[in-house]
Amino acid sequence: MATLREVAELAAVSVATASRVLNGSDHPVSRDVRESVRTAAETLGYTPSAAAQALKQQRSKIIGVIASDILDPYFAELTRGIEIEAAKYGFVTILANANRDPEQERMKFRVLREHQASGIVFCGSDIEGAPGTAQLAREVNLAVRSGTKVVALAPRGFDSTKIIIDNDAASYELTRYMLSLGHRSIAFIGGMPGLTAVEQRTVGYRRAMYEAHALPHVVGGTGMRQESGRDAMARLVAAGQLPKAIVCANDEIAVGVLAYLWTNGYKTPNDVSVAGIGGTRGGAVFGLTTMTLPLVELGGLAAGYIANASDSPPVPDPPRFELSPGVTTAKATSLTAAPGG
Amino acid sequence: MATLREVAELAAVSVATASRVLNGSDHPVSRDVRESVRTAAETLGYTPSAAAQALKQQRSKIIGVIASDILDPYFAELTRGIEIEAAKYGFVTILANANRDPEQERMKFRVLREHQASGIVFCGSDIEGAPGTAQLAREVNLAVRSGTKVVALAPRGFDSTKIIIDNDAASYELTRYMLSLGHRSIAFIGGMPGLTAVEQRTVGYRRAMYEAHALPHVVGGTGMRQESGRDAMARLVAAGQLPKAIVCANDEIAVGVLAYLWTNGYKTPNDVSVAGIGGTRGGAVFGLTTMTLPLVELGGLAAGYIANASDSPPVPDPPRFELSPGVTTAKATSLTAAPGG
DNA sequence: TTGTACGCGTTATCAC
DNA sequence: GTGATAACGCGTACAA
Repeated sequence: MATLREVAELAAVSVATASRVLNGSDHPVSRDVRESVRTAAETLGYTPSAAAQALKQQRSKIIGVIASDILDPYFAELTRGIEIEAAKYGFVTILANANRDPEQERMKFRVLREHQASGIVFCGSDIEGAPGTAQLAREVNLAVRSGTKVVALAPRGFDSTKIIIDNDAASYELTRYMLSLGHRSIAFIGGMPGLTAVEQRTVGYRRAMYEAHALPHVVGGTGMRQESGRDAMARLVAAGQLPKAIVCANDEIAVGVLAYLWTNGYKTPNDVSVAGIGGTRGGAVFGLTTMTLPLVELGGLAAGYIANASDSPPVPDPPRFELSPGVTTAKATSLTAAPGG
Repeated sequence: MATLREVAELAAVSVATASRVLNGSDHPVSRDVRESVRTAAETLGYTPSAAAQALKQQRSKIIGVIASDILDPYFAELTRGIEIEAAKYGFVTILANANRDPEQERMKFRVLREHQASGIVFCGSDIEGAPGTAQLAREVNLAVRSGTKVVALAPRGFDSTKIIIDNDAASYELTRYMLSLGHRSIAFIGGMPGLTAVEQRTVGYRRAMYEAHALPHVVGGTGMRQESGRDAMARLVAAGQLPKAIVCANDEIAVGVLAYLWTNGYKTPNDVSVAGIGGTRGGAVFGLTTMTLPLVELGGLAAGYIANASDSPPVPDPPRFELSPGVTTAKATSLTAAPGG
C-alpha cells in the first residue's frame, strides 16, 4: 500500500502538494507538477487510506445498514437501493444482519458507530414487546442527540429521521381492491406478531373490511417468510376455513400461500385470489397481485440524506405505493357464474 | 463522540492506561484503576474510533464483499454466511453490488481497498469475454501480491485464494439423478452465457448425458433470474420442444420454470420434472429438487480466513454438495405407466 | 503498575 | 504555487 508520502517523494514534491493534486482540492497547483504527481501515484498504485481520511475529517464515507433479514427480498431491495445511491456519492455501505433481534440490532448499531458511519439506516420495523427494544431506543436516541444521523425505513420507537410508507393505507387499499372484485370472504395472513409494520397493515385490512360490512379474519403467523405463508394456509385448510381471497402481510408470505395452493391442487385465481404487499422480485414471476412499494427509492432517499452534508430536512413527501394487479386475483363472480350458468 | 483522551481525563489516568483497559490488552492494570476507567467510559458513552485503530494497527476489521446480485438468494446466502462469521471476530462487512459487471467490480474493489479491508471476497464467478475482466484480474493480482487477502467463492481468473464447490460434479450428479429416475429427455437451462460457473455446470450435464447415451439439449438463457427460467420455458414450449425433465443452472431459474409450468396448466412432476442447483431458500417452499450447496458455510470459511490473522493455508477440503430430492421430480415410468396400464 | 511520547496517513493552516 | 507542520484518536515501545 503506497502512501501519499511515497508518492510525494517519487514526484519530488511535498505531501501537501501531492495531497492537493490527488484529492479534488481547489488549491492551485501548476500543470507540470500536477502531472508528475499523477504519474507517480499511478506507477506506485497509490490508494488513499480511507481510515486516515476519516480520522482527519471526522467523517467517514460509510453508511451503516441494519437489516432484519437479508434473505428477505424486501430488505434486499432496500439494501440495494441504499448501496446504489451511496455509491454515487463515493459512499460505501456496511451491512449488518440483525435477525429481527433488538439485542443484535443494538450490538450492530454500536459497531457501526465505532466505524464512524456518517449515518445508520434501520430497514426493519420495531418488534413491540421484544426484550431489548427499549434499551436499543435509548442508545439510538443518545446517538442521535450526539449528532449521528439515523434513518428508519419502517416504523420505529426512537427519535430518528423516518422515511416510511403508509402501511395502513397500503393494506387498506389492497383490501378495497379485493372487495371491489366482489370478494367478501377475505382473510389476512399476518406473519410476525409484534412487528409494527404488520400491525399497521392489519389495521388497514380491518378498516376496509369493517367499512364493507365484511367479517375480518386475521390469521396469526409465525414469521414473514415463504414457509410462514405455506404453514398458515395448511392450518387454514385443516380447519376447514379456506377463504375465497387472501391478503398477505408481505410478498414472501403470499408466495408461500401460492406454493401451498398449487402443490395441493387448488387453482388461482379460480379457487382462491391471493395478493401480497411489497412488489418484490419474488412475486413477479408468478404474476402476484401486490401493492408495489418504492423500496429501491426508499433506500436511495435514506442514502442521499446521509451522504449529503446537508443537515437540513431530509423527508420529501411520503413515498407512494401502487397497486399492481396480477394474475393471482380475479372477480368473485367469475367463479360463481360458472356453475350457475 | 467521546475520545479516549476524554475518558482518561475523567478517570484521572493517562491515555495509555485507559487504552490498556478499554481494549483487551494483556498489560497489567490495577483493579481500581481498571474500574474507574470503565465507569468513565460508560458515563461518557465512549466509542473507540475504528478509523484511528485501523490507522494505527494497519489493519481494519473490515471484510469487503463483492456480490454480483444481492437480490439473488444465492449471493444473499453467501453474504449472510460471511456476515455471521465475521461478526464472531468483531469484523464488519462492507457490501458492494457489482451487477455482474467487471468494470463495476473493479471500481468496488478499489473502494474496498481504500477502506483498508483486511480481505475482499468475490462471490460471483467470472464472465468470460466481458470487457474489463482482464483489467480487473490485473488489478486484483497486483493487490494480492501487495498483501491484500482476496478470496473467490466462485471460479475466477485471478490469483486469489479460492473456496469453491465443484460445479461440474454437482451438475453431473444432479443429471445422473434425473437419469436414474428413468428420464432420457432432459434439458439444461443454462442462464447467463459466459458465466464460468454456468459453463462448468453445463459441462457436468453434458458428460452425464453423454455417458448415458442420451441427447443433450442446452437452452441458452438471458440471465440467472426467475424470469429467465420462465422465458426459457416459454421459448421451449413455443418451439414444441417440451422435455420430460429439466435441470436448471440455479434455483432461481428453476422457480421461474415452475412458475411457467404451473401458470400454464402443466403439472410437476407428472408432466415435467424440474431440478435446480443451489439449495437456496427460494426453492424450498416449492419442494424443489436441488443440489444443496453449503453457501453459508462457504461464506463463513472466507470470513474466517480473513478474520484470522493467520496467513496460513486457508482452504480445507473442497466443500461438499448434497442432493436434496423434492417433489418436483419423479420417475419417468410413473407417468408412462398410467396411460398404458 | 503507570506515564510519556511517537507515529500511523491525511488534510489544513500557515508561511514562504 | 509550494512546503513545513500541526493535528485527528489510538496503540505501544520505552522509561519511570
